[in-house]
Amino acid sequence: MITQKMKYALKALLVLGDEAAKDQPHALTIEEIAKRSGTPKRFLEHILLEVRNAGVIASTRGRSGGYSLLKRPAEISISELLRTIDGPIAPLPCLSRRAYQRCEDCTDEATCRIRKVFAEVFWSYLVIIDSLTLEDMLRSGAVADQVMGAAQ
Amino acid sequence: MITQKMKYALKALLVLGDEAAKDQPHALTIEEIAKRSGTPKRFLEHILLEVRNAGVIASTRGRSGGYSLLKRPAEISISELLRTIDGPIAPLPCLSRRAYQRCEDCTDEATCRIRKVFAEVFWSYLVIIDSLTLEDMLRSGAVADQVMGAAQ
DNA sequence: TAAATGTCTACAGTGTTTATCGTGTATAGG
DNA sequence: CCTATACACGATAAACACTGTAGACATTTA
Repeated sequence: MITQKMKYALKALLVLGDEAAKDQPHALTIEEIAKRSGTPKRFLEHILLEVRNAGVIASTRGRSGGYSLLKRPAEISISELLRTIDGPIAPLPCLSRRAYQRCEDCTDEATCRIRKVFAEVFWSYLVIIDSLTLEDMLRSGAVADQVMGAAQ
Repeated sequence: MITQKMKYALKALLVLGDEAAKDQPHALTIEEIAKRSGTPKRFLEHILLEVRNAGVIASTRGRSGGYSLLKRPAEISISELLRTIDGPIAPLPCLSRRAYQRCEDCTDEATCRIRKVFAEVFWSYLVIIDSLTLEDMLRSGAVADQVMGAAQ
């Protein structure tokens, strides 16, 4: 299960993606994004900060500030976002490449049967999810400009 | 990430599977399973009980009691075990068939873009993991009878 | 009947999730 | 230069999940 936080992050990116597709896109304030996506504003602050630190969106401060996409939707990876917000995707810590951790109780990784089997499943899964981008989500929508519910 | 509990359950099933493959298989006590798999005994109690209630293993009480596999390893589904121990596999509650739950904040499931995209990923993933059985894990091991570490 | 074994309920420590609040900092516009 | 507007950041807290531990009970067999 993905967390609520991840859902909020996705909704926010959908809002920003829809905005970026307009004729004259504006930077959107947290308040505006919160309103359009239906997420708690103060919580969204933290989420957008994380997404910004991941280099996916840009923020400008002060009057007329706000957030906007930093990359094209096709370059924004859903699996990267998942890793940023929810942490490692791998089913076992010893299978994660970026967040590798030895299983405490494991005496020999090379012969571990649990690791071996989950590794195969995981590689197949990675191929699928690693290819997914924000553009796929944006395109998958029916009508673009319904306030929300469509953007969910 | 799968939980520690799920890892313990798998280790226990590997122990029982290895035992069942022997010439003269015995039922194994919780204590023995705990020792062979390296899991805390009192915690393992709960886990084995859940697995038993799921119909995967059998228990006999009293003196010379213990646990043994109730089905053949090829009939024991890893994904079913995952659902039993760790709960729904689906990335969203609205995508789980057995544990379906409407997302609280969702206004229209049919047009939800998050749901739509994750559904595709999920179906592909299900095909992979639903085909996995305990036998796959047992076979994937190198030498069968190394005390543990191989059984992990 | 006693010893060995599984069953069941309760509880507790720790960490994660889901937020909210207060305050600090940058910027545009007047 | 001032101030309103916006993002930035750290602290806190309630609810829940995870990882066990403990005690009492039920069942079986020798």
